[in-house]
Amino acid sequence: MAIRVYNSLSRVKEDFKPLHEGWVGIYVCGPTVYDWTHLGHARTYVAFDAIIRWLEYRGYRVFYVQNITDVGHLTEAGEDKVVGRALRERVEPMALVEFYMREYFRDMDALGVRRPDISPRATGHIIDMIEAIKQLIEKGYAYEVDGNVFFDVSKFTDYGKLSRVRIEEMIAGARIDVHPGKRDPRDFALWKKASIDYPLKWVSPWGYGFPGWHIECTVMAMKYLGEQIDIHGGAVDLIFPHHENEIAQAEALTGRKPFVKYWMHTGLLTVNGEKMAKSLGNYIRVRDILEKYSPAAVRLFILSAHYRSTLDYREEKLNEAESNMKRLMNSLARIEEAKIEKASDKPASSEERQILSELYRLSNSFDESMDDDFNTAEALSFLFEISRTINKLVDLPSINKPILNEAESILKSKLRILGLPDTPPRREASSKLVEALIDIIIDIRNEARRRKDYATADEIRRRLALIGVKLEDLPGKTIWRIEGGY
RNA sequence: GCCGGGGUGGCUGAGAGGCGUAGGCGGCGGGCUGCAGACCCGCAUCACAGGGGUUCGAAUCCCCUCCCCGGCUCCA
Repeated sequence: MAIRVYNSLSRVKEDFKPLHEGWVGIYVCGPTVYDWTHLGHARTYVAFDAIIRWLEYRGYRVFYVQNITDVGHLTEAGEDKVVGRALRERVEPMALVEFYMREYFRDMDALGVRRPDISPRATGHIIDMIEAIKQLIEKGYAYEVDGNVFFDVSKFTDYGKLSRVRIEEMIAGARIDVHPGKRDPRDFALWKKASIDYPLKWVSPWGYGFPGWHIECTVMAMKYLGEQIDIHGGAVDLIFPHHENEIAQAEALTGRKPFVKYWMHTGLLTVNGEKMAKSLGNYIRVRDILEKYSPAAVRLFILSAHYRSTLDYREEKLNEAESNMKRLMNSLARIEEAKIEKASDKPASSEERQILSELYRLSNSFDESMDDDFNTAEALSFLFEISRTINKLVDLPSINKPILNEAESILKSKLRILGLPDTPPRREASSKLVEALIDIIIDIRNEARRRKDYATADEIRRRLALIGVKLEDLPGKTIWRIEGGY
């Protein structure tokens, strides 16, 4: 069955057919590395990570490019974000970039986001950008004014096709930067002039300067993925002007349309219903949230809503995600325990066969949800049902070994696809020695229970819980688990 | 003003004409338990913003109204 993808350009779900059979080129707009990674970034990159994992699961060879913006991204006041921050902190701009870029990767690694195949930096592609700008001037789509180069929006008739911004109405917008040299207020900068003492500048045919923000993505996307690419993604707030301008630049440059076959946009993250904004003081850094919640829970929280809908951050939801994660890990742990204690070579009973076919049905439903525009929220509902069905299976007194293995591989495969841990914490966090020690403690406690010395038994359980070891008394035996740790 | 996205049971959050009254959390009841937890089963006046319409059938399509959020050269 074909994957369906919602295309922001057409505003409908389309059957996914890459430009080249079996190969998918995807470009996602990366962060401007002048500050800490926040939860909004995480939302977008976790979502695309799940999308890419699914495409690969469906047999595509995926080539993933995500840029690192380290120059050219201006604030409303017209200041380069990297340069401005570096000047205030009295550090070399590239040192600032290096620091936040490493922290960005660290945060993404923690969240289980796989690294792109290429993470091109804008500053490493100045030559390519200058070349592109030269060509745009030659083709009549751009013009130079006193060391600045602007894209002439009036020359590109398709302008506005992605954002549906009506070019005539833009003039009414109050926030348009009216650079004195612009022929038209709607034109945007490809190259910005820099003074001789400016810290981040390059030589160009138009003198010292630095590139505009939009041209970097166009140039790097085309350099590594070709003149036409399958998927280009980012959050919805990039649709205008960033992606609109990218289309204008790319299609003006190559004359080939469309530049991007499928535009995919993730919804924004809000905090307690409000937009996350520095001015509101409600920025949530990834590193801060990871001090309170496990990476897997943060990831599960993100995937619990569809990637296109607005995701509202609230403490309760993270707590919920945390307990949901435990629920999934419990199933996994129970399978492992069952493999050791209940696996049987006897032929499967009709009840076991019924459970297995139920698992297959749920597994297919999961896949169908993911095929339908990567609906992780719906897929998760089937994952929880898989978990519950498995719990029923492992409650049986003895279990057919192949069925048990099959159940385990279904659960693990779904977890991996979503980028969630597929190993219960016990294995990771313990050693043979620890396991043996805990077994001794459990034996002593059970001896106390036999004597009906419940005070001692409860005290042992309480103290172990304090160090993260949870005991569970089941009929006939006691098992233990490590809390969290995933 | 223009362009988008929404309003679903106590809370979240899928569903976009019938094909599962999704799922999770919380609550209540039961099972298993010395207790707890985990796990399983069950329950919750008409759940679909309001009003019209189309249809054999509407949360889902159409029209009108109300409300919320976002974009409109800072944003992932």
